[in-house]
Amino acid sequence: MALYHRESLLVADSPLSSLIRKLERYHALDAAERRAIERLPISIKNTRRGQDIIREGDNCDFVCMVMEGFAFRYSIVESGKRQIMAFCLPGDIPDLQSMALDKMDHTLGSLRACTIAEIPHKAIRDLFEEQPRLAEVLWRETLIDAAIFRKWLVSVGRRSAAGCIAHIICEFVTRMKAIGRSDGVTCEFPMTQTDLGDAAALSLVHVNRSLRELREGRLVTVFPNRLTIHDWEGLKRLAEFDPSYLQLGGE
Amino acid sequence: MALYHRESLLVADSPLSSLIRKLERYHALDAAERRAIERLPISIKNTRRGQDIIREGDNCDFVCMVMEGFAFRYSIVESGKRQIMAFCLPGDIPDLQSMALDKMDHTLGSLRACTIAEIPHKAIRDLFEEQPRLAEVLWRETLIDAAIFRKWLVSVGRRSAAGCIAHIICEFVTRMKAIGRSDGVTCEFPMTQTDLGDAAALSLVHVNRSLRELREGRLVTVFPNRLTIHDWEGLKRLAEFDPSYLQLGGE
DNA sequence: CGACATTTTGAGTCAGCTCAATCAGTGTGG
DNA sequence: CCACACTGATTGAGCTGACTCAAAATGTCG
Repeated sequence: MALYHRESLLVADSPLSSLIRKLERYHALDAAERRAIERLPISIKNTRRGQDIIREGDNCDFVCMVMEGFAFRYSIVESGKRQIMAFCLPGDIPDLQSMALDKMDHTLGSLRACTIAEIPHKAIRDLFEEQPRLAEVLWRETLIDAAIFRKWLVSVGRRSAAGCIAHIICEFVTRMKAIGRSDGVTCEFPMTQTDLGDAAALSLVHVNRSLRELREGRLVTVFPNRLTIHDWEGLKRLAEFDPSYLQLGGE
Repeated sequence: MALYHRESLLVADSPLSSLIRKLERYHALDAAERRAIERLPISIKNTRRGQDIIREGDNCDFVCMVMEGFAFRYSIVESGKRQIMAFCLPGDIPDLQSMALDKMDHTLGSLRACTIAEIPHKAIRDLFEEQPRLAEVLWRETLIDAAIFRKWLVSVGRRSAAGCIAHIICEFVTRMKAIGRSDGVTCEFPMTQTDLGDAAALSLVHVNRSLRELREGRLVTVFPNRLTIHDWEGLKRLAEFDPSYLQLGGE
């Protein structure tokens, strides 16, 4: 701890700092709003890779925020095949919808060991009453999630295997950059090829071949656990990636 | 008009009646809430089949409600292939997200001739301020939309051609029943086989063969413009359809 | 009735699948 | 420090569900 620069310490101090940073990307929070978030009662839970955080059919009275690590949304169909619908990064609240909907229609799993903050629905409801502006900002995040689902649907349905994988990679790097975990060229990559296949609705073998294609085309290299982009424009072109749906501003 | 029963007339009187009926499914509206909706300033627009209502990239200052007819969300990728992401039924507001997001990430088209009510963003914002409960109910609809996108992603990615088409049919009939336009056995079916293919990410030829399979299996018959279910349980089983994500209650 | 949209069927092709091995990296107990 | 177990990546080979091309049949509407 003592090794850290003072500014990092300030940020790291609050368990919900990644949430605050994320919300501030859209709208600077005032002191009262920030304090209201910091005062949220949370209970911290750690999960291991592969462990489910919330299951399809569950009906919780709290929401989960990913503090550290990576989670993902998925369903398994009767044939045993798994479809991954989204990756969740630090600062994300993947089940905010549970505030309004009956029960989970999909499962939330851990892609890597995660630190999860559980926040009671009631506390969120009180927060929204006290700071209506925060309700707006948080609901907006669920709309961005929906836009991401739509883009995935287009990718899975209508793009080539390599194009679909490229789109997933483009989106991931862009989101990682937005939370300060990538310089846009290289970043941590928490998914195995099996995970990537279940996200792109492809078999493991075909993912492997498509990744080789991307590597040999000098577009991107996916080492286990790390990803390096050689040709961002080429990758974007192949993926037909337009980041505006992520609502990150700029670009 | 004179042919209609008085009750139908009452319902048909307000242009936003299909919206009111939809919202009441979840939460009975009081007189003030209903009046606030009825007072919304709207401008009515008619579209023909195939005509776009809002285009990808557009940035409007109003939202569209489908009063009559059927709309659909879609994108076209560079190869020329089209992916349909959702069908919109009377009472739906498919672009409510435009209140919070920058620009459309997909296009809204007319599946059949539509009557669209355009409602200014400002009027909706005022409505939300005056009747915060309505904001909650409307935002909830966007969460249901997101659940629908997730189910489609699973279908397109991981189900067989027949299973995916069956899921689309199950969902459509269930939603039609909820707005009083199906008895659960038969209903109007506004999509061509080409449309169905672009929704399920299948070719026209393969859709045709899969529909024959469904017909020969005595599950469902899709006439042009009309659909008849022979074996609801069998169809549900093939589609692995569980309607709870539509949040219609009951069942 | 003619023009056009939609459905149906046949036939050959291919992107992506499954099965089956092999190889590499990592962690663990002795 | 090494043998073993395990997870994940890579490659080969043959298969198949879904595709494309092509044409005919049917339905719809001015």
